[in-house]
Amino acid sequence: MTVSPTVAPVIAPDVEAAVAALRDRGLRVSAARRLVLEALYATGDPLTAEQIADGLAGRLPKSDLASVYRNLETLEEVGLVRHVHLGHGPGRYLAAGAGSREYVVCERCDKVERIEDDALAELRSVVRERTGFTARFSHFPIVGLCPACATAAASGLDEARA
Amino acid sequence: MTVSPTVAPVIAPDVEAAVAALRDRGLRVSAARRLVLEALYATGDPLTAEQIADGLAGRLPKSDLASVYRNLETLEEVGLVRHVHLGHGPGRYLAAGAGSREYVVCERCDKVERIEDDALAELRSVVRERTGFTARFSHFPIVGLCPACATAAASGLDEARA
DNA sequence: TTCGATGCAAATAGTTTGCATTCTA
DNA sequence: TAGAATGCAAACTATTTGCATCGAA
Repeated sequence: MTVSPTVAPVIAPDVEAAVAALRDRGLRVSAARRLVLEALYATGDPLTAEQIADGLAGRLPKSDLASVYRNLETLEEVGLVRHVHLGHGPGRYLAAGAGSREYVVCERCDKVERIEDDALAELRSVVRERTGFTARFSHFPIVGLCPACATAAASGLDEARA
Repeated sequence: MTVSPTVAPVIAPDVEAAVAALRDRGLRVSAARRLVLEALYATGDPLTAEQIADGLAGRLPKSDLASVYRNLETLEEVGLVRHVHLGHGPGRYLAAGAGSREYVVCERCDKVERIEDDALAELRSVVRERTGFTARFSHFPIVGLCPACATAAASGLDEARA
């Protein structure tokens, strides 16, 4: 499977709810596992495994990178976590079930913006009508040019290649 | 830059035209470089660097993987080649300027389908209206469920998790 | 007290880089 | 024949795995 299928998201508003969901499923709640959840719930931004292992630059205790990856995998199987690829580089993880968080990113300036729910709904309906697919937009962002970079590109300020 | 910006595609209908475009820019045409172009023009499907280095499973001479990567980079800078990420795993390269080749992929069965030009145009206009971004859809596919997998998912044949 | 989870180290996949050599223009 | 491109090896980034030990239930 080249794109890991999205599992039904488990709605857990905070770390304690997420922990409860784990116990429900007979999974253990170790310090390392809880730390991954705490990192993810501490910020709205998608985090790399390394940021989590580093304890968010000192805000939380550090943990082992391999364990972080293993925990992210487990949490993703459960539906508490999902990951996105916003570009090249490491994948980024976020708490699932915290509302939609789908992105557009600018390929020139790397600006990342969330797509509003109603815009998403309209895009989904166009994709369904025209391709038959039920689009998720949840693993990869829509890539393009932000308004500023599009303007710059149009006025030829770009491509200043020799 | 997390997503390499798309360079204006150079339209080259065949290997000879591509080779001419290279000479135009003062770039040399070595055997290895020509081989990369031949592999890309030999098929409509996006190829991995490894498939190219392997000579398309024997159809072409083999070449060095590092050189393939270097040539793909050069060709991409020129605008003769671009690459996509259809999921996890290696990037896939294709001749640019051979018409649009943007994809929807099914996250359950990995089916890959091209998006029609008019569907693409409609999606772009929705993205522009709703987000202000000029979407390219050319680096990552739209991920979702194909009709068959969507039906399966809806009838609960999926998620047969214990 | 058991077996799931950890932490370290080593392996793997994909891609990039250094450098002496080769070959195109 | 200059210097761009090659081919091999080594480095690097992101991620996964093996295994002895630890600790949550």
